[in-house]
Amino acid sequence: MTVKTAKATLPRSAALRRTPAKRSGVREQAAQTTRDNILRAATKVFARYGYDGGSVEKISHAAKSFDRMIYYYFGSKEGLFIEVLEDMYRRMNDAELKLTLDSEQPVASLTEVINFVVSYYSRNPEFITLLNTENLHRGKHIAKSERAREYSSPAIDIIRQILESGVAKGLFRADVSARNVYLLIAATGYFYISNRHTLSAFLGEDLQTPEALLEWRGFIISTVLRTVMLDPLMKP
Amino acid sequence: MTVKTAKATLPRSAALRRTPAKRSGVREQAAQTTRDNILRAATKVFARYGYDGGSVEKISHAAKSFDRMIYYYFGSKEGLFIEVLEDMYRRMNDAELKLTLDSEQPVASLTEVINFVVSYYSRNPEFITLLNTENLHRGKHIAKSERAREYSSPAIDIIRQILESGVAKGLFRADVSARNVYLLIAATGYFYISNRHTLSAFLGEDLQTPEALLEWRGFIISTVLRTVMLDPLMKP
Amino acid sequence: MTVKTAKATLPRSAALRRTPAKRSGVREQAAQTTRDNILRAATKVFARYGYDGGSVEKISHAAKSFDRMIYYYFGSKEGLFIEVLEDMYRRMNDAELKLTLDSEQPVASLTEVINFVVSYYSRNPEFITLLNTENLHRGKHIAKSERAREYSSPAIDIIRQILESGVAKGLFRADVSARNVYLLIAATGYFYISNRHTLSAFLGEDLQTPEALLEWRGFIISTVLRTVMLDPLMKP
Amino acid sequence: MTVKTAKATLPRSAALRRTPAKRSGVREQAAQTTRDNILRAATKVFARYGYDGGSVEKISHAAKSFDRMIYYYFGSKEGLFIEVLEDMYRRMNDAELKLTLDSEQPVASLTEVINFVVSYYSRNPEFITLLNTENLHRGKHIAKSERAREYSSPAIDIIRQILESGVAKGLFRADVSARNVYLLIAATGYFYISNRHTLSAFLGEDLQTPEALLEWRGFIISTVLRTVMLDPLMKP
DNA sequence: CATGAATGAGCTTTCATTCAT
DNA sequence: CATGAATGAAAGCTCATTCAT
Repeated sequence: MTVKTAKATLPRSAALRRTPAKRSGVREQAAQTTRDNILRAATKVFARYGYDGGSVEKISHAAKSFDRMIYYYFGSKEGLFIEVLEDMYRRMNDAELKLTLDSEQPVASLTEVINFVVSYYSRNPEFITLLNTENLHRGKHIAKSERAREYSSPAIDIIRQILESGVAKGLFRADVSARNVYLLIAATGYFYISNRHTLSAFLGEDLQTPEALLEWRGFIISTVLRTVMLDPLMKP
Repeated sequence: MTVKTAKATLPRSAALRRTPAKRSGVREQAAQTTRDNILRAATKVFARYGYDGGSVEKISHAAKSFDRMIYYYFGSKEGLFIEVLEDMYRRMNDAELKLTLDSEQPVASLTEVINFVVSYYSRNPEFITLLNTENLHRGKHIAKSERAREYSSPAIDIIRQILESGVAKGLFRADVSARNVYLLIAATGYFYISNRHTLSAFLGEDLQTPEALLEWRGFIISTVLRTVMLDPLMKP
Repeated sequence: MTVKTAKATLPRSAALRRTPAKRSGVREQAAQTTRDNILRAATKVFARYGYDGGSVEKISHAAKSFDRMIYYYFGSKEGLFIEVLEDMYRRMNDAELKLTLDSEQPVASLTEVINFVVSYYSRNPEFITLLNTENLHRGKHIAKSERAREYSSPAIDIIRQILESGVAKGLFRADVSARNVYLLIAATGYFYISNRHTLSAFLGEDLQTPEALLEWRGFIISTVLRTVMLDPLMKP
Repeated sequence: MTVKTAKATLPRSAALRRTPAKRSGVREQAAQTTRDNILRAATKVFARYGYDGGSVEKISHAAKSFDRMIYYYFGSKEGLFIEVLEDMYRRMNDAELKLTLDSEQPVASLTEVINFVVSYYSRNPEFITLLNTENLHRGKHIAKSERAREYSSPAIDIIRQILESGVAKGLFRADVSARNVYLLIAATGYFYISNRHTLSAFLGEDLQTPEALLEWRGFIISTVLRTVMLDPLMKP
């Protein structure tokens, strides 16, 4: 890996090309398509092979483009990876924003949030492998992204509102923080998908069947509710 | 990634050299030391840089040995990685076996198991990055290990005994599986360490301080107990 | 030998780059020159050192280029060797096609064919060492070439026509196959050049002097004519 | 290849170990066996992969011995190859010496010599690939062998006697040299086996079937007899 | 007499990147 | 705007050989 040299050249060229302001003409459209193709391909390749394993050639090939185009649009491999991460966070953000919950029904809302998280993880496993890859690199790439800071996941806020509503209704206990509930949901959903390969070998069962997933989701729901509710017996 | 060049079966020399029967003489001792140094260095390097990022040269340098010796003792980079995984599982296994629990006190025992898991993860973060790396590769390396199958973690059995004892004493509910409790503990402990870098950026707080870790461990304990106990109010 | 690491199918880039359609601009011309230089250098190096002894570095150095360019244009060492073989066959083919024979004079024509073959072998000894190298590898490389199948040497057809003409004129016997005459000529011409080093040591004489070559060529001619003619006394 | 360094060390150690004078005890017997195993394995490996492709490790593995033993007994890879060549020549020599011919029947004797040569080549194809390998190296190894000079193939002498007998009997012409007849027989027999892989692809037929071999042998016999006999019609 | 351990140069190949239109 | 050509460093791995008992 030659990340060190990439660092030196990244600011200049990457800054020049990143996110072209407007795209109207035919050529601009084609260029946008090339860029998008590369970004999509890079997401898949990095998610599948990691940062080091995801070679520029693999990506340009998957995008049916050329190595050179990656440097043209993203400045460097690292610049491309950063945009992949940004894009990944943005998509998660957007999906969370689409959640419409009834604040009058905190239990149902919380269940829905869990369903959403588990379903999002299992449907977007590349979200998980990309995050693992970035954690392997100790978050050094995302630290370079200015845009990433803008995406403050609405999830915790959503959970906070649900919890407050539940407390107000005398359903939830008041001493449980939204942050911990969020981490509990994320951890249980994430771990199950993230470690499915080693766990499958370890437990001797396939964790990816729809039944297994449903069973696990049910367990998460009951765990979260028992953690949060004053009298868990009231609900399930 | 260079996984494609790795051989499916270990070469002759590696097969000959793995776990030599006797080590008595001075030179044999020195050879064992060389082998051990490589294995230890490889564990660190793979945990830090992943499989692809963990180059043979980085490892041999860290082991104060030579590239060539890696092939002499382990046959290939992949062969070395497999032994690193085996060793990692073995150490976790050994640590679990050292747990001595009082079956008369299921709540205390369960708490102790949680303490052990959280503490093991936070003290051995390379365990987590190695597992993540192997999951990125879809478990293909560990699948090639015959030895890995021998290590059936005692953790689930331990938890099963605790749960049975708790049920017998009228403390725990009977409809919670040891497998799910194990996964709950593992997930919450693992996720917190595994994703500490992206989470820290995301939550805007340092998750690695002793206080933060203690707080999270307490939350796990209360969550697990609420999930498992018939009347959680009895305990805390 | 590193044949095992060579890929069965040529990589993408090589397939894309082989025999580019048009070469008009200045840079395209230069690129073609680079490609040609590598091919020519590879022919020499492989002919001199064999497949295993002919290292990529030797070739790129002789071509005044870089190792990397061999992979850029030919995909692999094996891909390059295959093209060397193809090129070698093509050149032999072209040379044979330039032979213009008088079908009214079968004896003279046959003599001319022998002269051509012996002269071609002695002037292109790399043809022989390349073929020996490929036979050492049991023809595995040429078997991968699609183009090689297109070159069906005109030599046997030429000899067949000469034989038929000779038979029609009552000069040649009818029970001698063109294939055997071809093999006889090829064998005697080839062996003399191919084994010149060990034969020289063995026979204690230099086989490469013009006189020795001429003497051997005369012997081949008389042998072939005696094999083919009804009454060999008529000719010499 | 590091032949240059081998050269420097070869004389000393090789001279010390080569052909131990007498072997009587049990240990000496075992040592002799190890030596023979290596020599036999080396013959196969060099014949199959050539000099460069025939690695020391391949040989020691095939001999079920260790790399080190090759240096112990033969000094270097080159020293081993030289002994392989010497052994190969010696075996050919011995086989030729076993030929018992009736000098009263020159035609039958010549036919028998041809049968012997063709049969020897087809039964010992490693003789051919080793010779090709040595010719690729321009005879440089055999030139270093003192012993090789002792083996002056009896074949030419045998043929000379047959020719003289045939001339004396008024069967053979007097202007054909034994050397040329020898080369004619060797060339036709050798080429057919040596180039069988490329020829098979080229001619589109399998040259190794017993029928094809017999047919070719018959053609060689008729060609040689027509070359040698005053009136070839008398015999076949 | 025999051999496991060690060595460094060299192998083929892939890497991320820049050049030059 | 787009891209084929070029580049050198570094990757994983194998080589023949020597060391040290």
